[in-house]
Amino acid sequence: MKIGEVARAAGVSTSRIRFYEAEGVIEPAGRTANGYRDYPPATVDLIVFIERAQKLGFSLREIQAGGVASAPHPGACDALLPPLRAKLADVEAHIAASTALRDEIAAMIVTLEAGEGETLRARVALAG
Amino acid sequence: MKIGEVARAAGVSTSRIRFYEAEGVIEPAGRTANGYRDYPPATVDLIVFIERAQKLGFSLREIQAGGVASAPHPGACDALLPPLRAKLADVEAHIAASTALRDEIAAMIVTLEAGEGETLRARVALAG
DNA sequence: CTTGACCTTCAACCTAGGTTGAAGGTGTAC
DNA sequence: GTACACCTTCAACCTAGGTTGAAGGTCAAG
Repeated sequence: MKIGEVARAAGVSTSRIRFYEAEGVIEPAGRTANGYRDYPPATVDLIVFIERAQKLGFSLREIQAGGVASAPHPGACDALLPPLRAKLADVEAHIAASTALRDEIAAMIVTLEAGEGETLRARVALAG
Repeated sequence: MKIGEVARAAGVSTSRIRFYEAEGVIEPAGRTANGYRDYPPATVDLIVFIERAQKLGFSLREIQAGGVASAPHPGACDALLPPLRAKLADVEAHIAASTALRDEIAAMIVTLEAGEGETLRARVALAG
C-alpha cells in the first residue's frame, strides 16, 4: 500500500505516518522501484492501535518501547504489561486527585454562595 | 515580597513566576523604586494553587480563564462563581473519562495476563 | 505534452510550559 | 572597593507530537 492509501484507511495524515516512521514508532516501509513507500496492509491496524494507545495516555516513546510495532507474536506483548500496570496506577491516582478537586470546587462554590468571599483564598491555599 | 522570596516560599523557580506573569496567569507585580518586582504574600498561595490545578490536568489557559489570579476582594468574588461552576462540570466530565480509561486499561491487563496477546490488537482497535 | 494527483526529502514552524544564558543594574557585607 | 547574591530584560533553547511548505520526481489521463 502506498502511504496515501494507508493514511486514508487509518484516518491520519501522510506526514504523520512519515513522522512515525522517522521516529521509529513504526517499522520503515519497503520501497517500490520508483522510491515510493510500500506498506503492508497491517500497518493500518497498527496506526489505529497507536492512536488508541495515545488516547489512553501513552506517549509515542512508551508505545515504541512497548515494542508494539515489532510485536508480531503473542509473547512479545508481555512487554506491555509493566507500562500498563504503571499507567493504571497513574490513572487511579489521577482519579483520586480529581475527585478531591471536585469536592474542593464544590466547597468553594458553597462558600461563595454563602457570601463568605474572604475565606476563599484561605480555603484554596490550605486545600491539597 | 521579592520574586526570589516568593519562589522559595512556593517552591518554584523565579523564571517560572516571570513566565506566569508574562502570560497573564498571575497579575503583574508592583515594582519597588529600583525596578524589582514586589509581590503581595498571597501570590505564594496563588502559585501553589496553580501548581495543583495543573497537576490535575488544567492548562494555564484554563486557570487564567478561571479568573483565579484576579480574585480580589470579597465583593468581586462573585465573578468567580460562573467559571467555578463551569470548572466543576469540567472536572466531573474529566473524572468520568478517567474512570472509563481506568476500566479499559484494567481490561487490557486482564487480556494480556490471560495470555491472549493476539486479541489485544483487536481489542484496542475496537475500543473507543 | 501538459495537467493534476501522487510521491520524495528536508527544513521550518506550531502550541505548551517552561529553562538557560547573556548582558547588565542593585544592595549589602567585609 | 570589591565580592557576591539578587534583580532586570530579552532571546534562544528544550520535549512532544506533529504540520506546512519548498523544491522536485513519477505517473496516468486527455
